[in-house]
Amino acid sequence: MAGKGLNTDRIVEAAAELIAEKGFDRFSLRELADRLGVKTASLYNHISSLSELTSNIGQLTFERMAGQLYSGTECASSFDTLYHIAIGYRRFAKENPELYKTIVKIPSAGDSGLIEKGQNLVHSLYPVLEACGLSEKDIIHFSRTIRSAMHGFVTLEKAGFFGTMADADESYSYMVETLIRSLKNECGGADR
Amino acid sequence: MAGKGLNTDRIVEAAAELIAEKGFDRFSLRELADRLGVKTASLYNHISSLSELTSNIGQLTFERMAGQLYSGTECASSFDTLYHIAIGYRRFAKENPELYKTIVKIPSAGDSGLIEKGQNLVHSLYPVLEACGLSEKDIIHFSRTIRSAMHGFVTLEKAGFFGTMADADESYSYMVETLIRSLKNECGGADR
DNA sequence: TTGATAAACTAATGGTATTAGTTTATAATA
DNA sequence: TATTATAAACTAATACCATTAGTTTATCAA
Repeated sequence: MAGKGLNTDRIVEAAAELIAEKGFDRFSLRELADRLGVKTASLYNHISSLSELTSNIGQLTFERMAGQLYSGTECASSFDTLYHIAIGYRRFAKENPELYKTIVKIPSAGDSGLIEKGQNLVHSLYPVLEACGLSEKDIIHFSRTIRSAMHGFVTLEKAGFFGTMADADESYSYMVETLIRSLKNECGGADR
Repeated sequence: MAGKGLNTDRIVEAAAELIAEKGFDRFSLRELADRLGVKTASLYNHISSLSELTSNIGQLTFERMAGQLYSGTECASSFDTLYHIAIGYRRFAKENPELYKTIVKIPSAGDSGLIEKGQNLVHSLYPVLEACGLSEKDIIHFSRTIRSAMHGFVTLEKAGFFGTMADADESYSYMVETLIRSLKNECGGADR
């Protein structure tokens, strides 16, 4: 019994599927191994630890997210593109709540692979912001701002911190539109 | 050996201390019990589960945070107050990184105690925003916006997602000032 | 002094990730 | 074709973890 076609990629994908189904905190290597028709210890021939596996799933999640965010949909203006991306960000987080958790799993600091994939996601914003005439520094500042806002919003919303006082969709639009408006003011309303 | 003066509050405070020292993910009931001079099982006479304990620590953290954010420091304008609060928010998160994690521990949805304490923290923003002349709905929207931005920023920063391309302090100021500026535009620059 | 109670205890259960050492089947080589 | 090396599976054990059941013990009230 040596060789069932198992490899790291298949493990990562199966783990992502299992997390999506059962929830991030109810995930275990035992159940993953069961699903792959193998004993728990055998996984260690392909992965080095649970935290490394979690990181790989986070990276996969970033890739899928980037794929969804930047697919098709040419927009009339850079601002519309930005709006489109922001809406897509929240949609992905809502559609993949458990997977989303893996991208900010507690000790991601020092996890260069995960961080790089995260950078890739946000780097795609740069051309859009450059087209608005922002300085190099302000591009960084603004992308950190909107990224923080988006991530914070979906996290707090999911955690139940927004009550019923106002519709969350409306709040999200308000937030994104506020940030885009500030951008328009910054570059004097110019586009392209 | 019945009665060492142990109670829920002492347990919660000791646990908060332990988490601050050892880190949220390296926390265990065994070590907590050790520190309290008691066996692990004995803790269950005062708490009902680990997750309930974690929630209590989160609530304590919210209270401490609120205490630091709204202490003294009368500001010249509502906008200055807002700025002051935002700066304090990040300072607290940086000074108490491990405790900060407890306020958004994964399954906080449905944890009414924790959510209420979180509401208390943000409710204190309302008078400030009201003084700016915002509508009832916009007060909710804006407070969700700035809260998302603050929480997202400190989370992503701690996780290492901001590189070295720009100073994080500068980015945070940029973010907060951008939001406050949008508020000024909203209410026509009026204050008080 | 007796009795109730709250808070400690011991001991066990079932779960977790992880490691060491062993077997086995496949793939490459002689 | 026979041999050997290797990768990938296995078994078994370790050291944690939270939690529960049942038991003892000390204090406080009747």
